[in-house]
Amino acid sequence: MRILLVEDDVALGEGIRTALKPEGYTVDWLQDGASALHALGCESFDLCVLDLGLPRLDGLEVLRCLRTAGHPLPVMVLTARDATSERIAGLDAGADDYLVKPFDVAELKARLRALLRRSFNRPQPALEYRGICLDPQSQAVSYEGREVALARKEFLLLHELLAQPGRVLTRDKLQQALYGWDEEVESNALEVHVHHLRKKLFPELIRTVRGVGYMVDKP
Amino acid sequence: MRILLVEDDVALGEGIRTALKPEGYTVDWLQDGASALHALGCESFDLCVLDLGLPRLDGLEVLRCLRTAGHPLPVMVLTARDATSERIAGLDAGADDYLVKPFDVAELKARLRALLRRSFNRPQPALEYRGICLDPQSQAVSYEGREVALARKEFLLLHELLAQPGRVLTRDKLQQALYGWDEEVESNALEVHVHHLRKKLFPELIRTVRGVGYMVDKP
DNA sequence: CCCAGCCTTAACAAACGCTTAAGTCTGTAT
DNA sequence: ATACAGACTTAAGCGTTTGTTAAGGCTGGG
Repeated sequence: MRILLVEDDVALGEGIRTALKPEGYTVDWLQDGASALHALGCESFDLCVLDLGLPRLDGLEVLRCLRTAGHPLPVMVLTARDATSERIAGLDAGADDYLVKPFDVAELKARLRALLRRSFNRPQPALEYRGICLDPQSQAVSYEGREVALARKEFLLLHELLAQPGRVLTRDKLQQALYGWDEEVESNALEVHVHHLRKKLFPELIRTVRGVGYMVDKP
Repeated sequence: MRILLVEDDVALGEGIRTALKPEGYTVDWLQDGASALHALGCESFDLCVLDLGLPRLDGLEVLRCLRTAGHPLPVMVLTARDATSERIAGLDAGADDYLVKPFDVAELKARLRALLRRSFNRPQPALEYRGICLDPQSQAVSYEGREVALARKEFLLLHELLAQPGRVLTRDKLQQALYGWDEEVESNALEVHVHHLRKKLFPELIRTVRGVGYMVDKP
């Protein structure tokens, strides 16, 4: 689950990001409106947490552009001002939910969950593949009926792979799913995770495509 | 996937190139605007990464010429200055995306991918030819129903040939598809790869055109 | 019949990925 | 706070695959 966080306040941004990470989200964080708009155009996210008071391009403006372009992405707006007019403007511009600062992080999490649930309003179908069942809701995986305990990165990796069987996912693409685009990893961590998955499930599950990446065969 | 990189800073150029190579891109690197414009006119690329501050002919100028000539090539602009006016000028001149230095290589990769995805938004259909099926999605090749394991260069070569049946591809063109134009190969490697393909599939598949190159007959 | 160009083969070198184990970090319970 | 456990990353060694090179044989056109 990939989230774009747009927040210029460094302390708050860091706070939100660290709060969200353990939930299993991959958080990419930008600090101004222009970059955000740009990133939204180029990359794909599942959700955006958007502060309104931003340098270079106001959050409201970003939101309006996004909606004008017909982008359906769920957006959670953060606003420091609790002036009613502000909020109304936000919702008018196409926000799906808003939160007034200061807020409780727990509430943010809860609302994000709700938002995601609503937006993927089908209850996020569990992925099934050759005896493996992966449920995004509960972040649980089972193999032939028995629970398999996966670590967070392992889960993300498996999710990514199972979501597109029959396609090679480049190393890079996978790394992006596990890490944001900062925090790049400088080692063979990916290989290690793959190894762990193969061990916990079964080795043939993940096929390596030499020089390119990994894939799961079509069912 | 062939990329033209135009960057006068040697360290940066080298960095980008080595970062991009493992992604499977073939990177050709030039260091001034005039050569770049020339190469763009003569050779065919899938994408161009263009620095703006260039000797002999400014990047903006290159871009403008390219667009004036009606060239649709996706261009990623790099700029040291983050002056808004610069960026706007870049986008106006026909850039498809821009990145402000210093940037994270991971971000560059991500954006290039996005750019390519956008420009080639056709989902890369599988090629079929006389019992051979080559699927770019899964990077798999089969012959008469059975999987054939191809190495990376072999795959690239076959892809290139099957993409244009009935046309002779010069040795040179093929080498460029497999290697960039530096890193040129000084031996008969190409012949060897052709040989391997003929062995793994069937010998008549690839016809040699003496003194010129190779081809695959029209279906 | 000769030669350049191409094919074939085999040996070597390099790249790549797998595995393991040790280190580092994080969150949690004491 | 401290210590611990689990998660994650790093690093090194190893085996395998892939790619390059070179040498010698073959072949078709002059």
